[in-house]
Amino acid sequence: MGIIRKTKSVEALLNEFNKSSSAISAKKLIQSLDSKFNKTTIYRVLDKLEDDGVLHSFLGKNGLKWYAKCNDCSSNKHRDLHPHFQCLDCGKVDCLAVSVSLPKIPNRKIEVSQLLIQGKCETCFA
Amino acid sequence: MGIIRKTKSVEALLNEFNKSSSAISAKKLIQSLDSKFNKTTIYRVLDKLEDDGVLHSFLGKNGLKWYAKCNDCSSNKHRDLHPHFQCLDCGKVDCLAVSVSLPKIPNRKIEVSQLLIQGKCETCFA
DNA sequence: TTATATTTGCAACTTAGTTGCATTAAAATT
DNA sequence: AATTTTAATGCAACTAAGTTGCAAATATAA
Repeated sequence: MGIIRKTKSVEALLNEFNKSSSAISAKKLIQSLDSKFNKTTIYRVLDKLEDDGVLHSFLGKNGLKWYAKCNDCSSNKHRDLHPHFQCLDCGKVDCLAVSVSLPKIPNRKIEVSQLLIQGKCETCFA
Repeated sequence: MGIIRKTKSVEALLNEFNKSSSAISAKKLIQSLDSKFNKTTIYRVLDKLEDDGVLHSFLGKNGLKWYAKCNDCSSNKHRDLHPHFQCLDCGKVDCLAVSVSLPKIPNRKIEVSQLLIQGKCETCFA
C-alpha cells in the first residue's frame, strides 16, 4: 500500500518514534494520542508505516503488538535479525544493537523473523 | 502451581501433543476438544502444563498462543533456544531441531526467549 | 477553484483469553 | 468403603486488543 499523504496523524506518530529509541506498543500510542486521534486511525497509520518499511512490528508480552523504527532492517532481514528485549517487570521494550544470524533451514522460505528476549532490564535488575 | 491431579482433561491434552510433534494453538485445541471440555478448562490446564515444564508456549501469527511439548527445554533455556517455524500460508508451526545461541547482554537477566521464523513451509513452498 | 482520491472518526463488532462462583470429581483420611 | 478435604470443572458474563463499514473531512492533482 504505502503512505501517500503527509497528514497530522502520520507526523504525530513519527514524532513519537523520534522521541525515543525504544519500541512502543500500539496500546501505548493509542493512550498517548487518545485526545488527538481515533484508535482506528492509529492502527491504520501504523500498518502503513510498516508496509513502507519505516516501522517494523513484533508481538510482546500478552500478545500486544509493538512497533519500532527500522534502522537497518530493510536490507538483510532474512538471514540476520536484531533481537528485542522486553522487561517482564516494567514492560519496556528495547531494540538490541546485537545481530543474530539464523541457521540454515532447508526447503523453506524465510520471510520474517523475530527474536524476543524477556527478562529484567537494567533498571529493574539493579 | 503445578499439576496435582490426573484428570480426563489433562490426559486428553497430553494425548493431543503426543499425536503430533508440531506445536498446536490454544484455539485449535479448543476447537478439537470443544465437545468434551470447556475452553476455560483447556486454558487452565495448558497454563499448568506450562508451569510444570511439560509444555512451552510462544506467540504466533495474529497474537495466537501456541503450545509445544518440551523436549530439552528445561535445562539450558537461557543461553540457547530452538526456533519455531510458522508457515504464513497454512499456519502450521513446527519446532525446529536447530539450536541458536544468544548474544551476551550485559546488565540484564534473561528469563525466556523465543525465536519465531515465519515464511513458507516445505509443503507450501513446493 | 474544483474534482478526485485518500484519510479520518465513529459506532458497532469480533474474538482470544480471563474471572467469579457454584458444582463436581480426585485424592487423602478415617 | 465412607467421608472429608481440596483441587478441577463448567458456565455465563466479562475484558480488551484489534477490525470493519460507511459517511464526512481533508490532502493532493487538475
